[in-house]
Amino acid sequence: MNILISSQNPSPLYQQIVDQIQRQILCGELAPGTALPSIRELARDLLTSVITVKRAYMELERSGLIITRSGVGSFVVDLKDSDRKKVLEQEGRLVLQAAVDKAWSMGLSAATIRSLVASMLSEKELEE
Amino acid sequence: MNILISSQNPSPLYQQIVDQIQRQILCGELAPGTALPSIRELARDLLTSVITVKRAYMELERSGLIITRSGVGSFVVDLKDSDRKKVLEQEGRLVLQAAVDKAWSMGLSAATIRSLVASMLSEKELEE
Amino acid sequence: MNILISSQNPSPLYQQIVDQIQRQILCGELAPGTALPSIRELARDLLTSVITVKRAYMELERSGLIITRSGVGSFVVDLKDSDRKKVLEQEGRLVLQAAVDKAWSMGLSAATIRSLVASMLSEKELEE
Amino acid sequence: MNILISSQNPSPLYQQIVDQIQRQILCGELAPGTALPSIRELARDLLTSVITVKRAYMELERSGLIITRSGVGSFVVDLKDSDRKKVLEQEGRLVLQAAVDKAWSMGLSAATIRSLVASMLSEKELEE
DNA sequence: GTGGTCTAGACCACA
DNA sequence: GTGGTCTAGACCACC
Repeated sequence: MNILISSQNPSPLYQQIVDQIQRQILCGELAPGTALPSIRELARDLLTSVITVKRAYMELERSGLIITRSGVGSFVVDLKDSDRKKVLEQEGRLVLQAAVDKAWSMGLSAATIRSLVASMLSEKELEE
Repeated sequence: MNILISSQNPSPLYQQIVDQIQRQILCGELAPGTALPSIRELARDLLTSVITVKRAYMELERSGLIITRSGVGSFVVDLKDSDRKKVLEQEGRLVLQAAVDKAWSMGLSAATIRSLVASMLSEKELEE
Repeated sequence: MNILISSQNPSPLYQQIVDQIQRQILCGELAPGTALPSIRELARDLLTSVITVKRAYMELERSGLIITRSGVGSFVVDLKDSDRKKVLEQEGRLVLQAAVDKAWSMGLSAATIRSLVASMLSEKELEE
Repeated sequence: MNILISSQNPSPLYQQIVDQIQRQILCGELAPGTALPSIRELARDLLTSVITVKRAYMELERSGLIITRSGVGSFVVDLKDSDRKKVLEQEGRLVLQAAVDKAWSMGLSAATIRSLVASMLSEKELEE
């Protein structure tokens, strides 16, 4: 599990865990059926409490990405590729919509927003 | 002061006030030198507490958009148009960068992000 | 708040709280807009921990029956009567379906099930 | 032994085994005196652990449906037909009573419960 | 005052 | 070993 959390990060620890596991599932890095580490194990690795990890797993289960079986462990759910792509796009849309709404309400023009985003994306592509 | 706040909105009340006053200053709706309503007056109008408005004004002062003279009141600072535009773009950049970073880290491609943003902007332009 | 919990009851404490508040909302005993007691207050009343009550409120929020505003409190959501009735029937259906399925799979005939349920209901109606 | 267990099923594995064997005994599918498969054999068939099956047999013995003779095996006890029917109805009553109690406490009317159960039973009878 | 998050322990049921 | 629940504290942001 390549997961990094930091209490410096403004978002709660459990949310950081959720975000990273969700990304790995939606990207296919975590294949369907894969067993996640037990909550105790992950808590130890991340130097955090069992409850924090449990809460993260609860959120992932609620959003239907993993399934937890009492006394057995947690497993990545079997999602169709098309579903994975749909969820991914939906999540991305939420994130971007909030930002575009805010920028727009601040009075930035569509052209400005477009060009700002374009330049950010060029940088991302160069980094790769 | 055309300000609307709602406790339904996930962002804190004081932040909603900050955002709206900042927008009005950066857009030029609030001209340099304009006196803002007193803390008590605005609190009454918004049906909120004095503390909440005070905190909003403090934030605006900290970011250099208003200046408060004790016993006199708060006033919009004198910004050059070029500065106003710069601040505006800087604020917008922050908002958008965070969202693009997040969408990118979730694994969305640059093309997908570009097209999602483009479609959101088209909607905005149609609404107008 | 007329709520009673007991650690004797096999279902978890937080679930008992959820069940009782849900019932009161769906029956209309708790009118839309009503403020629920704060988590600390209810925890004190029920001689349980803050976290247990919080978890109950979280579940109620997730199922859309209450809304929680940080620093303010939790409130009963405004549901149309028709919606209330629908949710109530849906919840009831779930409970009953599970039992009927089980009784049926045990080999009880439809007639037996019907008569058992009928006699239970007669008793309930007499009690009233 | 026609037994199917699944860790997807919310009820514990041992309970699923108990339920199915009990049903077969009470329906007469498993005649009095019949030898049950050995714990090890059944565990192998069900791809589960010996402990799980052992616990299931213990429960069945506790409720008086089977008898285990060390070193020999487990056998279906000799129940009169009238007793079988009584036990069956008693078990069914327990299951149904719990559900009716819950539905009633949620505020469903007797009429609603009656009609919900009736419609479920009609469906069951059609399926046959 | 409110809720949101987190910790470091504990006990239980299940496999 | 696993997860599920619970406790009794703590700190923080917000109102």
